[in-house]
Amino acid sequence: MSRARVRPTRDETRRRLFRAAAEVFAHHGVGAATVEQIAAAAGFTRGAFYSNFAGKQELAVAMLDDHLARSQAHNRALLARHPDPAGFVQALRDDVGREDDPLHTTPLLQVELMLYVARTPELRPVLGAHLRAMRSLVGEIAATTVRASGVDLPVGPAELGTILVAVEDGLRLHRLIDPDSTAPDAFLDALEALERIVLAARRG
Amino acid sequence: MSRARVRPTRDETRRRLFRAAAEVFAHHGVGAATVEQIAAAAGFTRGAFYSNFAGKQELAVAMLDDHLARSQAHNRALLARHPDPAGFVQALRDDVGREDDPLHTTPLLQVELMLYVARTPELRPVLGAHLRAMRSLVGEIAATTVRASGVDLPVGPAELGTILVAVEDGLRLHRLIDPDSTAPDAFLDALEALERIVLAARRG
DNA sequence: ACGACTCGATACATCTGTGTATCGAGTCGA
DNA sequence: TCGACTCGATACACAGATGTATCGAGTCGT
Repeated sequence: MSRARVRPTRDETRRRLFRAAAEVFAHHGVGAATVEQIAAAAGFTRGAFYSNFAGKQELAVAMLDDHLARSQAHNRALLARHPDPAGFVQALRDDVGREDDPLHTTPLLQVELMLYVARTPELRPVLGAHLRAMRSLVGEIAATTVRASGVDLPVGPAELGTILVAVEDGLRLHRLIDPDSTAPDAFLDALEALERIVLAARRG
Repeated sequence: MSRARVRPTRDETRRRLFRAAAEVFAHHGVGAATVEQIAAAAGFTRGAFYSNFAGKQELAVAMLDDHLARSQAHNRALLARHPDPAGFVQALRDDVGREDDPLHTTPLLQVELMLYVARTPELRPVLGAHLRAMRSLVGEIAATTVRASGVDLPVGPAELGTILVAVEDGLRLHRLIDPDSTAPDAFLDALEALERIVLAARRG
């Protein structure tokens, strides 16, 4: 047997820096975070950092890409396992806080990254495309559910998706400010409330 | 006649620093903004800044307080002028981008400040209280409107307010990322869509 | 108009962060 | 096992920000 590694793999180092950056970004904000803090949190010096990334900005971009890729993969997988909308929503509920993507479990970081993108024009199309895809996905699922329940809704899937994704992100933001009045699954509660409203149209 | 002022009033200086800070915060983020940038943007040196504020943090807090006070006063005034919900919403629509509060016209700054509060625990109660007040106000207005249209809604004013305020802030956030797909008055469009859904229950 | 006070400008000491160049221990292939 | 290469640590030069102490022109009251 060979003796244990002393120096971590390059990938291992990158991953540790990544994870550390997530924490530091969430805690101090992307703008206020320093390379020193990130490297230290990962148990390295700045030397290791600059050996892996060109700078804070590049890392932030890499982090965003990584998050979007994971998020999309996650959604696809979930949708494949639960093609029926009811099961899909239930799966979402089971899923709260269970993901291992650090961005998924750290709403503060998610919003922080959105803000970072907002003030970095060349990054906006990336996240913008993701936003539209989310709206469209959510809108289709919701419209299907509604149709299946025998209601003829006076709004299209696009509008529906826009509203629902806005509720999700809005509540995410509100939870950061006032966790006591905004539960982690507040979005799912809101979904149910909206469902009740829509179903009221059927009973009429 | 006395000759024109050379040195601005203290209040004038404070106000100029305030306005400049709003721009700098919006452009660079609260975390990344520097006292030097703020002072320069206001046409002063750092000396003037430190003569008026203890530091960046204190200014951020003052700005938040100012915004909340203005926002509440604005809402009260609008509500006094338009006690009927329909007129109130119309007034909101006329109002888009017409306010002089820099925070009201700079959504990026609004979100930035929310995030700043989110990571400053001792500030959260302030904004948290404001959030709850908004939910309650909006929820009451909405519930009244709905009731007036003869619909018996299966959700309370509290839930309604939570959802509506979330939609508003969510769309604000989305507009930062993808302005093309999210108009400035997207929230009012969403309101109308939700109104249509609710009214569908009446026709049954 | 003059004296006391105010308040922004200037200068200074200090600290923190950045990016790069270099070094040397760790790792891997032959 | 030995040599070439890799990659994180260290050191350095530099840039920029912070906060304070001091100065002096501007302002106001009498």
